[in-house]
Parts: sequence; C-alpha cells; structure tokens
Amino acid sequence: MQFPTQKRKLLKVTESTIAIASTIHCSANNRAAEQRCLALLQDCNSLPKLTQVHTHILKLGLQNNPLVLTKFTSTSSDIYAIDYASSFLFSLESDTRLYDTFLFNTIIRAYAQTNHSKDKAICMYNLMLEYNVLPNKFTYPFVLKACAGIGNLNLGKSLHGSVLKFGFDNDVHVQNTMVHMYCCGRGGIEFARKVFDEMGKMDSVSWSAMIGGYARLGMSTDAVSLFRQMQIAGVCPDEITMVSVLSACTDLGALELGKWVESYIEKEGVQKTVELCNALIDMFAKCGNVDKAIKLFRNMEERTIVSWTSVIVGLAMHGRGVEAVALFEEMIGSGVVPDDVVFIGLLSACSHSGLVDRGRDYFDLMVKNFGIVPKIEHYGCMVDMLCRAGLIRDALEFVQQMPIEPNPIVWRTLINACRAHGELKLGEKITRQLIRNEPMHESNYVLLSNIYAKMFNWEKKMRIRELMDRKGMKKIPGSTMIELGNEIYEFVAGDKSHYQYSEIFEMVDEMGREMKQAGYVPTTSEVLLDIDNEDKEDTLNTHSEKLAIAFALLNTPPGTSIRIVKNLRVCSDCHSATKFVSKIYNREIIMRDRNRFHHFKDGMCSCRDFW
DNA sequence: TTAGGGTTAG
Repeated sequence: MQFPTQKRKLLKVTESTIAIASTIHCSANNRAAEQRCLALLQDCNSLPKLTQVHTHILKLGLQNNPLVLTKFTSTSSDIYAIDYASSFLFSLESDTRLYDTFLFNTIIRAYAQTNHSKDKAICMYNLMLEYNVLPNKFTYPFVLKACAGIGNLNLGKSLHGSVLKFGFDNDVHVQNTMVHMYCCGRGGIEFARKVFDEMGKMDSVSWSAMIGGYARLGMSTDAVSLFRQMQIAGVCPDEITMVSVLSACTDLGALELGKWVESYIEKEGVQKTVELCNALIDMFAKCGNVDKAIKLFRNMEERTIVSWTSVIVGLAMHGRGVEAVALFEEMIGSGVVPDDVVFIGLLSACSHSGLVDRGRDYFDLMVKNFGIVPKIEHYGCMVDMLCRAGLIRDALEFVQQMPIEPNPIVWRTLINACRAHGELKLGEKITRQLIRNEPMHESNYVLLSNIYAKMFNWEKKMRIRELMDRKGMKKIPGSTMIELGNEIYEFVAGDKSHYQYSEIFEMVDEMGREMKQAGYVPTTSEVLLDIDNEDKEDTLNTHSEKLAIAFALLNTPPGTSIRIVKNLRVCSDCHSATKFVSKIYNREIIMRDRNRFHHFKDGMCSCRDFW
C-alpha cells in the first residue's frame, strides 16, 4: 500500500474539481445554504440525486464545508462522491483543525463499504495517523472490515498491533471484527481462533464470526462442533449464526443435521429472513431433498435472485434440467432480472440433462437480451455441456473460438471428456500442453496418468507417478461420507480404521458376488495402479463409495434409502456397481458427488449416465 | 455523531 501515491491521486481530483468550482459564484459561510444542503443530503439515496446536490454544493460555495462534505460522503456508496469529498478535505492542509476522528471515521467507513476501493480506507487510516488524529473504538471496526475485504493477513496483523497499542482490544465490537478479519485472510483462521479463545465475553456475533469463518473455508465439521459449543456456552444463536451452520451442513451433505437445524429454527423462533430461507433451500437441495427445497421456495413471501438461483442449481444437480428451465422461465415471467450467477445454474442444468440446443439458446439470450458479458464460468458450462453430450470436436472448436483465454478448469473438462469418450491421443496432447503451463498442479498429472491407464500404457503411467513423487505431489484421496444417527462417518479407499471394518469388508465381498451373478463386469481401467486384473478388482471393491454403501446396508433397516456424499466425482465402476446394488438390495441410493446427484433405483441412475 | 457476524456459481 503506497500512501503517498494515494494522496497524489486525491489531490489530482481536487485540482480538477476546484477548477469547476471556481467558475461558479461562491457565497461561502452561508449558514442557511449549509442547512439546505444538509437537508437535501438527508434524502439523497440515488446517484442522480447525489449529482444534483453536488451541483448545489458547488453553486453555493460549500465545497470547503466539512460538515456538508462529511454528510456528502457518508450518504453515498458512490466512489466518485467519496473521492470528491475526501479530496477537498485533504486539500485544506492549512487548516488541520478540521481533521478530527469523526471525520476520518466517516471517510474510512465510506471506503470500507465500497466494493473495489477498500484499500483507500487503509490509506485514510494511515493519513489519519500521519496527521496525529487519534483513532477511537469506532475506527477499528471500519478499518478491520476493509482489511477483511482485502484479505491481507500481514496488514491485519499490523492493525492488530495498533489495536493493542491504542488499547481497544477489550472492546467486543473490535474483537469480533478482528476475528472476522483473520477469518478472511489466507492462513488466518488460527489467528482468528486465538483472538476468539482469548475473548473475555463472547456474544452471538463473536460465535457467528468464527463459525462463519470455518464454514467459508470448508472446515465444516469445525463449524458444526463450534456451534455445539456455542449451545453449551448458553449463547443464543440468531438467524445469521444459523445461515453459517446450514452452510456447513450443506457442505457435509448432512441432511439429518440440517433438518435438526430447521426444527431448531422453528422451535426457538429464529427470525426466518430471506437469507435464512435461502440457506435452508440450498441445504435441502444439496443434501438430496430438492422437493422440500421447492416447497420452502413456494412458501416464501419475498424472494431474491439468490432464492431462484438456489432452486435452479438444486434442480440442475439432480438432473431435473427441464424443471430448472421452467423455473427460470417463470422467474423471467415474474419480472426478476437474471444475473450472471443464475445463468451459470441454468447452463449447468442444461448440461446435466443433455439439453444442448436449449443451452446454446440460453447462452445467446444471456448475451443479446440481457447484456451479460460471459465469464469463464459460462464458457466452462458450455464446454462441459458439449463434452457430456460427447461432442468433443464441437467443444474443442468452441474453446478455440472463445474471446477469453481458457482457464485450466476448461482444459481439464475437455481432457476428462477425451478420456471418457476414447479420444485418448487428443486428451494426451492437451494434457501435456497444460502441464507445460501449469507444472505444479497435481490433478493435471492424475489426468494424464488416467489417460495412460485407459491406453493400457503402464510404462508411461508409471513414469508420471514417479514424476509426481519426485515433485512431492500427492493425489487427493477420494472419500465418502455418510450420516447415521447423530454421527458423520467418513471412509477412504481400503479404510480399515472403522470398528466394524471386518464386517464391512465381508459385506463388500458379498455385494461383489451378488453383482457378478446379476451381470456386473468391473471397469478395471479405472484403477490407477499397474497390477493384474484380480488385484485390480480388489482395489475397486474397496473404493470409499462401496465401503460406505456396505456400511449402510449393515446398519440401516431393509428398504430404507441410503444417502452418501463423495468428495470427488464418482468413478465409473462405482457408478455402475451402485446401479446393481440398488436393484439387488432393493434400496434407493442417493449419492452426491463433487458435481451432482445420482439417484440410484431399480438398477438405474437419474443421471442417465450424463455425468 | 459514528461499530461487529450471513446466502446463490463449472
């Protein structure tokens, strides 16, 4: 952060604005005019109004009036107004008596609330110290919030130092914002926890800040366990706490826990804000009960674009693309203006349901009718859609014609499709190029290794493995979670850590025998190791999905549904095996993988193999 | 005459 540069910028604005002002006759120190301007600013909530008042300020010669300028700054979130006001204030260097804590706080707050100029809040804070204006207990929540938005941990630590120096470390507002700030900085969660643990008295905001921090980072079990501690501590959670807890449930796929949270909300009378309803909808949709999500959505009195998006994305994940499209049309019909995010949901709905032509039409509609500039995510959806439909060459052509640089995610989508649809040479070529550009990303090597496995080229495959070992890279282990009773169990491949492991492995063997009788043929090319066929089958049999399903078959009543959550995409062998299990054992199996839901029933999967 | 925590995305 270069404060002097910032100051120069501010002064530049000042000069041009003074030039405008000097052309107008000024009647300075006009008390009545000041009052009039303040009154106008009171009712100033839009940019056109603000511009009008701006003209008044200049006409009346009030551009040097700190009261007017402070008000002008604080009423607007418009960066132009904030820059304008701060420029004038700091051009008055001759009269530094004007600079007080309140004035700085107002400007710091205004900058902290902007989307892209939070760094200016920090500049103003530095300027404040340079002018020897003392910060007070209100200054730090503003400046820490700005720092949270920037996500700069070192800056945060230095602000923490100032908080201690000025003695505001006992103020609960400052402490809470500090927890929040540390949660937002890369690698800051432990510092956040330290501040949190050392707090004397925590209120619901303190707990929410910490739980929310864990939830955002995907440390969902920590979020849930902290929520339990909050209850033990006797602090009453509010609707904001519940949003974070629900977000953690969503991440874990913990439907039972999510349902418990819902009943807790009802029982405790937690205010059901739009945001809380949205979080509930998202939880139900992503934990496998999209119908419940729809029901909640239909019962909402007020909906936001997030509500619509949550349901559309939910339907997309369940492969109910036609309904997602219908809901999108209903949304447009009801006058809601779509944003870029809802289009990502809509395009992914088309992708997961094989609606290629609809998807292409919506992409055009987005650009032509709604003026949304497609982001890489939208292009990614289109590539994914073409790939799933097996149109690899179309997808490649699409990528080559994209006006923006394809990111590695787009390339990996294409590579995966090449592998799945047997375009192995093309896949190998793209992957080699990708590895040259992104040599330290482990999944690129895994992709190449998978392609060689499919080519039965064990030698090249081994070389990739060795290369990964030399570079110290490891494959992310696949794991599957299952919720049973009040516990969440997690399995990894070949997992023997569970107390029931011998029964689970026996069950897996039994499943294998039954499946073979029913005609199941193991897809051995999915196995990444170079071993003979019999061992390969063995490795496939102990994939985390199969262990979790065996565990569920052992511990749940016959005929009941089984819900499992996989951290990566389900492998094609487990996908095929689960179809057989659903028929043989007469169980509905609902599997969420990294991309979508698979509802297995009677030997079929809802994804219709569009995965 | 000022303050803290939350939701949607391949």
